Amino acid sequence: MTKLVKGKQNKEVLIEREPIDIESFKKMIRQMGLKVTKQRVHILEAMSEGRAHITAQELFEKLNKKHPEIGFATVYRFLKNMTEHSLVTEVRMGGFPARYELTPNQHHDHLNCTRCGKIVEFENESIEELQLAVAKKFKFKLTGHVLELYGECEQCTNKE
Amino acid sequence: MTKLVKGKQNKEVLIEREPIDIESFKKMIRQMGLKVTKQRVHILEAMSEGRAHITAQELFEKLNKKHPEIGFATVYRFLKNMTEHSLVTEVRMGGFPARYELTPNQHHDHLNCTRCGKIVEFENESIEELQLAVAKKFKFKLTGHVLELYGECEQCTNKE
DNA sequence: ATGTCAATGAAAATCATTATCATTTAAACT
DNA sequence: AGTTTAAATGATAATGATTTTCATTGACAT
Ligand SMILES: [Mn+2]
Ligand SMILES: [Mn+2]
Ligand SMILES: [Zn+2]
Ligand SMILES: [Zn+2]
Repeated sequence: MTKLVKGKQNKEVLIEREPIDIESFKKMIRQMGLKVTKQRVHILEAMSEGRAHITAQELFEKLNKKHPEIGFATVYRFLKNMTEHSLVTEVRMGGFPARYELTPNQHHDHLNCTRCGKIVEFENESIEELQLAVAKKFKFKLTGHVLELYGECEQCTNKE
Repeated sequence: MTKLVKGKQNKEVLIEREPIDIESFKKMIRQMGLKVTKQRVHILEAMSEGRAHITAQELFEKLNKKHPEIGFATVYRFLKNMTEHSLVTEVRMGGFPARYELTPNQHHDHLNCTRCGKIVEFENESIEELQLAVAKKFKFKLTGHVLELYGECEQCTNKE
C-alpha cells in the first residue's frame, strides 16, 4: 500500500552537476537498451531537479503530483534499471530506505548529519588510494566501496 | 514466518579476539541494566563461538538446534539491545540482511568478497585520520562511519 | 516464598522492495 | 498510416527482514 507522507527536505552540499535536457534523457534510456516512455522521461526529469538524494517513495510522491498516472512499481523498476547501468547511484545510510542520485561524473562519498539529515558530498583521493592499498594487501581485486561518515553538523551543534 | 535454510559458511579473516566465559556474559547483561536470562546467555554463547559475522536468522537457526525454546523475536530484540549498548556491532553489506558481531576491543572495517562472501577485517589508522580531517573540513562532529570494501578474493579470481 | 515488572514466544503487523499478470504502448515492420 | 509484437505499465499481491503486540512466564528484590 502506498503512503503519502511528507519527508523533511534537508540541506545538501553537492559537488558540481551539469544540467541535463530532455533529449539527453531519451538518449540515456536508449543507451540502456530500453524503450523511451513518458514515465521514464518524467522520472529522469524529477531526479534532475530538486533534492539530489531521494528515496523511491519520495520520488514517487513528487511525481505523483504532476503525473498521477505513474505507478510506484515503475519508479522502483526504473531506479533498479538505472542503478544496474550505473546511471544512478544507490546510497544506503544505516538501515534506512535507499536513496538514489543521478551518478555525477566525479566519484564521491557522503557525510551525513544524524540530527537534521543534511548530506555533504566529498571526495578524498588519499582515502581512495589507501582503500586500494588495503585491498592489495589482502590480494583482493577491488570493485567498489561504501564510505559513509556520520556526525553532527555545525548548525545542529549550535542550536542545541 | 520462520525459515530454516542453510546459509553457506564462508571464510573470515579476523582480528584478534579474546575468549569470553559465562560469568563475563552475565556481567555484560547486567551492565546493560537487563535481567540475566538463560536465553540471553545462550545468545551470547552462540555469538562468541563460530562465525563472527552472523545474521539474526543464522543466529536463530544455530540456537534453535540446542535450545529450541528460544524464539526469534528474542534474538532480534537482544541483538538490538546489545547494538544500542555497543556490545554488538551491526554490519550492513549492500542491501543484504544485517550481520552482527561481538564488538572487539579494536576498531576495524571490512573487506568483502562479492563472489564467495569471504569477510576480511582490517584497520587502517591513516584512513581513520583522513575521515576526521574530512569531517573537520565541513565542521561536523564525527560520531561514526561505515567503510566497506567490495571485491573479489584471490581464490575466487583463480578458480574462475 | 511472594509480588512485581521485565522478558519471552507465538503470531500478527509493518516497511521496503519485488513479483505477478492483465492491459497498454513503443517502435519495428508492412 | 495501420499492423504486429514484445516490452512496459500499474494495480495488486507477495516477499523478506525486522518490529510490535499481547498473553504468559520468570528474574530477582523484598
Ligand atoms: Mn551523492
Ligand atoms: Mn568485523
Ligand atoms: Zn544537522
Ligand atoms: Zn571469494
